[in-house]
Amino acid sequence: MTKKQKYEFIVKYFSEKMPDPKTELKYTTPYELLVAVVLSAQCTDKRVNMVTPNFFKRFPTVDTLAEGSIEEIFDLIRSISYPNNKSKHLHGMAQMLLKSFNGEIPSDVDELQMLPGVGRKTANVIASVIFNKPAMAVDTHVFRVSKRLGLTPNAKNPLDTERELVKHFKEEQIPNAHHWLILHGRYTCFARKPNCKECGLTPVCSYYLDSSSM
DNA sequence: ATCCCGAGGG
DNA sequence: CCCTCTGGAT
Repeated sequence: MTKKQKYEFIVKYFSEKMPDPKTELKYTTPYELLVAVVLSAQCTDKRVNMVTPNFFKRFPTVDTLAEGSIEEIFDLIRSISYPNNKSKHLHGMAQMLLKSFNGEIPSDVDELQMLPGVGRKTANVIASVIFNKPAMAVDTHVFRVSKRLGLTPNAKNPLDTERELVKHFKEEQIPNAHHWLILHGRYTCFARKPNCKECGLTPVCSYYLDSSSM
């Protein structure tokens, strides 16, 4: 089985199982998604979705957030990971959006990464989900699942993974592929104990094939 | 004890 | 490259 055949098998499988995969973060505007993704670092989407309704009621726009204090932001997100860092990041992010980007969310990955709290992964999510760009966001799930399947056998870090995946998936497949790999990691290919019994990808999965042959 | 849609700083 | 931030679920 060549690498190309492996990618084709996997695309076919996911296309049928998840024809229209989407993020599980709740949002209604680009601003809301940006906030939600920043909050999602090392935190489950479910927990983020527990705090964002109140957060967006209090801070519905970039302008309102920019006027809020770090302390008030902290109080609204205190139940998720790293509230100290994230409240400072969100506050600084709103300031920079007003000052340097006219209050609009930029579509360029490099510009997005200039924002406090926005790294490569978050920037790629916004570029892909909001602006439909072929940006491959690599989080913990994408990194792990890609490696196990054998899509990125030599990747040593998320950036390696991103480059390899972008090279092999067709451009129009990338936004879906991002969500496919995340959702597969979240509901089947668990970090601790992957549920290979319920997985239809075992015929092409390096992790499964290696572990079952011993 | 380990993991969750990471980012920033040294 | 490494470390720190640091809450809640399993």
